[in-house]
Amino acid sequence: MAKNLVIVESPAKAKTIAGFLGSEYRVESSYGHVRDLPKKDFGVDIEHGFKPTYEISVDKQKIVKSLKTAAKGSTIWLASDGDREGEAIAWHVCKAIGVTPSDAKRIVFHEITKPAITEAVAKPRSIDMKLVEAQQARRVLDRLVGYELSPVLWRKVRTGLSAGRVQSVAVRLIVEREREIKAHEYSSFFKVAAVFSGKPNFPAELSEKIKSDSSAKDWLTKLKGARFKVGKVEQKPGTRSPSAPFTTSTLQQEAGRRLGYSVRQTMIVAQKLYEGGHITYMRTDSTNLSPIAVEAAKKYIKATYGDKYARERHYQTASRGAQEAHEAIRPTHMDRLKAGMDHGQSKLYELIWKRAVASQMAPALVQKTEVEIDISGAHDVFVATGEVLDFDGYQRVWGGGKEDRILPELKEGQELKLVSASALETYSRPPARYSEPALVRKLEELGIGRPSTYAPTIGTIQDREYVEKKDVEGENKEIKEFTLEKSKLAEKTSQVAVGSDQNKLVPTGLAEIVTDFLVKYFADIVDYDFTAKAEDELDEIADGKLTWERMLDKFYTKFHPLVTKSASASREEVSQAKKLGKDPKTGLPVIARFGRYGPVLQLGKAAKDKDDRETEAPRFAPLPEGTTLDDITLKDALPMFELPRVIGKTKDGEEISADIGRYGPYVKVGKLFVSIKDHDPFKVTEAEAVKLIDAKKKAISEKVIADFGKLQVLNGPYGPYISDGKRNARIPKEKDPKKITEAEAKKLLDEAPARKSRWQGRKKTNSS
DNA sequence: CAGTGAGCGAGCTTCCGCTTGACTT
Repeated sequence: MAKNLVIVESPAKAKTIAGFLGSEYRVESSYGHVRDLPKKDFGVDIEHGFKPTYEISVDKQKIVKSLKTAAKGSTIWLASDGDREGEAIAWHVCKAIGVTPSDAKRIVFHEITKPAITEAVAKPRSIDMKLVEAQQARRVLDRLVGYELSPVLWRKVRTGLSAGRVQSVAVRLIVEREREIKAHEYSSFFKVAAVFSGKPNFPAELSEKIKSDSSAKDWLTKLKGARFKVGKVEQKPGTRSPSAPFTTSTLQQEAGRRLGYSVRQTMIVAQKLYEGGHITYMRTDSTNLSPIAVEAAKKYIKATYGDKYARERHYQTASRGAQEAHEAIRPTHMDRLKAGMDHGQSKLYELIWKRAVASQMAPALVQKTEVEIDISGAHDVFVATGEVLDFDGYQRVWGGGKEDRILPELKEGQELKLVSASALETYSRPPARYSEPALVRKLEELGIGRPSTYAPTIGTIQDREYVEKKDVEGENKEIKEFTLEKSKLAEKTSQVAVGSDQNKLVPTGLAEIVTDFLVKYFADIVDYDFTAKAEDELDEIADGKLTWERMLDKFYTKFHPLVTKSASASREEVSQAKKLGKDPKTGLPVIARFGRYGPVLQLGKAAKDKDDRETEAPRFAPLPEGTTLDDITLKDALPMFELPRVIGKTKDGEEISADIGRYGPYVKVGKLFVSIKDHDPFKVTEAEAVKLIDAKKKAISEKVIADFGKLQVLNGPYGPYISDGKRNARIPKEKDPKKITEAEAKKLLDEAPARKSRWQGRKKTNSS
């Protein structure tokens, strides 16, 4: 048995380190946190100094057991990350495996190299309990917020909902952005552009934007007779510098933009590259590169592109609350241009490699030329710009250098000839909807959430149905374009969609209601600065200037009364019930509100309590197609309560009724439902219904092609198939479904591909 | 994708941060 046990957080790291330390050292991984507050109980004793109860997480029982065995008779070295969570992991590991924390040696290394590790091992310290306490304060705070707020939502809005310090702010950002977009008033202006003759011909734009179509037209008329002369010519050099190497957030942004990856996809692919030993750790907020990496980059750049392309750079980490436990994301070997097992991995690796190498390269040098062109009889000028790349620098690797825009030689006072001109109507743009990476970027900017939680948070707010990732159709607008060519003025109108969007995060009605409720009753919690302020206090705890009990007490004495107060909010208020008017038949009020299952119409009031026998139970109905809670009127709503509607009887005297269900309109006889997609449930006649019902009955009778007891050959909406009740299998085209034997059917079912597991699919449960 | 049509009860749900699991011979 080895005399020393080194415990790190990740198994990939363990493997590497084991190679650097001798046989005296055994290196194992804790796989992150091993203990946590219980999932089911509150786990915090508020009465007694917020004392937390910890238990070994279910998925870590085995790991803890094996660490315990390995620890026997060994010196324990705790080598978790050098941040708040890492310190807490070290402490929790001790507690979990029965080692007195003060007996263990705590080490931290900032890069995984032999010298760095040897140095760390030579200078161990003990666990920093102040830092551990700061982590516990963070953990308890999140539990208090999450487990007191969520149940309020279960009672007021919908069962199973959730709220928390991070997710509720993420949802709020999206809700508020959508409202800004809705409030945006489109205005249009005209961009006037011209092409002048020269070698080569070149474009220029009018310095002023034109507001109305009549003045746009006037302008072109004026240009028709005008003379043009070169005015001020300005030339100045410019530089462009590379960006810092990737952090989790910037990698997600760039992979989203360039490769179209979702945040989750990016992380899965990066994890594989990390496990393969191709890149450094992918969950980081640091832009720092180790001296070894900087050196390797320099060597590679000089050898490949020449000395003048190399430029050593050190980047400051910009994000608030960064903990800098790791390096930036970079290739483990700076001179390895390609890595990865498949196309997806190769593309992401290439991106990481380029960004890291480019970050150590010289800036690109450009020459910018700006030329003003005077118009006779006008105040405004045309402006032509040219740009020539003198030295590509980092763009040699990273790319991104636009093509040169070359202007002909132009001298002040020189006369110019107009080739053509145009005035194109353009609409002002509303604020941009968040894409997944853009939301991550915003959260990071606000210091909310950590690199390891960005992807899961985005998943959670979608799972809870607060947010949908989707395409949004824009508004159709008419645009005018005037052109002047060969002295002929022409006018054209066309349609364009403005404000359309693809793959963006859009809030649901549920998100709006929950956000409005939280903002009204828990303004401080969903405040964009809440986390930043909490972080300041956590730092004070780590510095020994504040105790964690005191911090939590201060927070809770303010927070808990808000929870109590929110109980008085009525469901109707929270669900933003809208009174539409009174039903003329019954005199009962008709309201539209957000119900447990989405938007709903309600006729009559809910009983005050369970024993209230005076009040008749209210009736519910869905909103008619095409209406929303915002625009529904009493007139639209009333017919919905006419359903279900009795429309007649079958030959056997059974009643036929029509209604609208989850999947559209249907007619019903006894227990048989028949979809009536093309008919209006308010108008469908008895004769039409009977016809549809007979057709459905016939289809059902023809459904079973062959019956082998357990196995059946059935006729489905997508053609014949085999089913055993659980699994289904399609039948090959060349086979006659009527002639299939039981053995053949069984074989086909066994060979049927397993249900397609969708790569992007998330589990509805919170297991990931 | 294999075909659906709730709303009661009881008992359940939930947070944020670390990390990667996997049934056997």
